[in-house]
Amino acid sequence: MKSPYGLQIIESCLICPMRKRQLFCDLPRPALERLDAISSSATYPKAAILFVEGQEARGVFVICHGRVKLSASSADGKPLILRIAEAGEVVGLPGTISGKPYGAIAEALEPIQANFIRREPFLQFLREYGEVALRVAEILSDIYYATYQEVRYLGLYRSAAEKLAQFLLDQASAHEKNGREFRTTLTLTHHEIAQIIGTSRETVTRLFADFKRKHLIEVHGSVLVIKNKASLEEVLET
Amino acid sequence: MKSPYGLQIIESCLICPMRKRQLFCDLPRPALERLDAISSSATYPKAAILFVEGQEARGVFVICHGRVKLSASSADGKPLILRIAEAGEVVGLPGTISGKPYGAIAEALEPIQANFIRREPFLQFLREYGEVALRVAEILSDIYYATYQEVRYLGLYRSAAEKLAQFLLDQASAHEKNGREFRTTLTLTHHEIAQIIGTSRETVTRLFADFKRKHLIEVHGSVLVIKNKASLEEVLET
DNA sequence: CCATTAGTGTGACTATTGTCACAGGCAGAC
DNA sequence: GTCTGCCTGTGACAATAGTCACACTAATGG
Repeated sequence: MKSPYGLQIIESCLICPMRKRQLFCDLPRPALERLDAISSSATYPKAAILFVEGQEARGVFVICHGRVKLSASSADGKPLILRIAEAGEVVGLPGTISGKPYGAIAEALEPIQANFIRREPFLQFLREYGEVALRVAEILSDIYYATYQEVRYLGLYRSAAEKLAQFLLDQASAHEKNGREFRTTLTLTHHEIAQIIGTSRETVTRLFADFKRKHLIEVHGSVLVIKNKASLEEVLET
Repeated sequence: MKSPYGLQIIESCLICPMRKRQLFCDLPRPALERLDAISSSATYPKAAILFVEGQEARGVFVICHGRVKLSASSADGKPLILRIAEAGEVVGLPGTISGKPYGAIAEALEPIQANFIRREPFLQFLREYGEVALRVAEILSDIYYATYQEVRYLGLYRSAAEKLAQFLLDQASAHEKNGREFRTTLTLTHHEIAQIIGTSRETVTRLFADFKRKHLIEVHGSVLVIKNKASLEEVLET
């Protein structure tokens, strides 16, 4: 099979290598087969739009490869990034469950493969497999917590410095390895970070320079190293 | 039975007058009986704390009477109101489903009656009644949308005027009667509104005065009348 | 019925940060 | 190679709105 956009194609959920790691894939065999039957896999190029804000919810996308940016736009067109969904995560779920329009724009950050499941068969599937409905509730909780985290960035921290410090600590703890030196790969641009924490690109750039100057962090290419976690946490208390 | 805090007590979900209107109460008979068996009703005085941020999720509260304020606090103690849950709504659900600690503080805005359901029996109940799990997923979607709305207030609107205008329009459309003149009862103080839209109490007061001066709104006691919806919407575009 | 508290109204000052403007670096396209 | 576009870095300036301070009014409670 040809492989567009250089992706490794996953033929079926039944043989998906992520089955154990994530979400829907970790289901009993009959449910998995049924899910496979109502899913349709597709690949999308970078910057492809899966759906837009206000559009009627047609169904959910389960991401197999790549990352998807979920954002909302203000009247003047300035976008705000709600969350970045990674492989294994689900997008469009709240809209599909509730029947309300999608709340955000979903855009592929890189070439992606995703399974699309139309709303009606999906809801029917959930009615038949009650344990999967509970799994869906868990996923919705996770999405809620991610959005709640976004509220914290936007509302709870007084200064832009606090927001960025918290963001960097969150990134590091999400990918935490050992307890000593925190490091993570940061694939987001200053502009994107600004859109997540709700500030301007220039402010992020300035704060990065500031944090480096104070030896709180180091950046080597796309690798972020938190040199002084304690001091970075102190920024939150001022 | 004595009725503390002047509340009308609802003895059982089976005879709850809100059954048809809301949520869990609208369930088939066997499920409802089972739910009733694992629920324990209680009343709380004004300002009672149902749970706090970071506390292990013990279970969910279904509000029968009164309103509950869900808020998060910053390091310096400034609270941010996430949502106001009304009678028929559920609080503590995301934490209970996911097993993560509660994300917010839940405080009674007035004397309330609520049913508490412990986590383990609740999850067991959901496993047995798959259709209720789907209902829970819908409720989680609603909670998600409410939180998403909060993100919009905090992140998408540039000026405090835009935030307040959007807030007032949301309030009015939530309680919309006819299409002509929009009015709603606003039981929140300027301080609380400020904590919802992420600004200061003084700014809210000033903006209210400003909107009144421009004849966009009128306030008679706790009744808010939107005189000029179009102009209020224009505020959003500037 | 008075006292105490919560809520509202308003002025003055300040500062954080958004905006604009521009420059240099780096990567991919051709 | 060099061109073009995206990302980062930095200065200058303005302004929105936060903070503090205080006055006034409406409730609530003994």
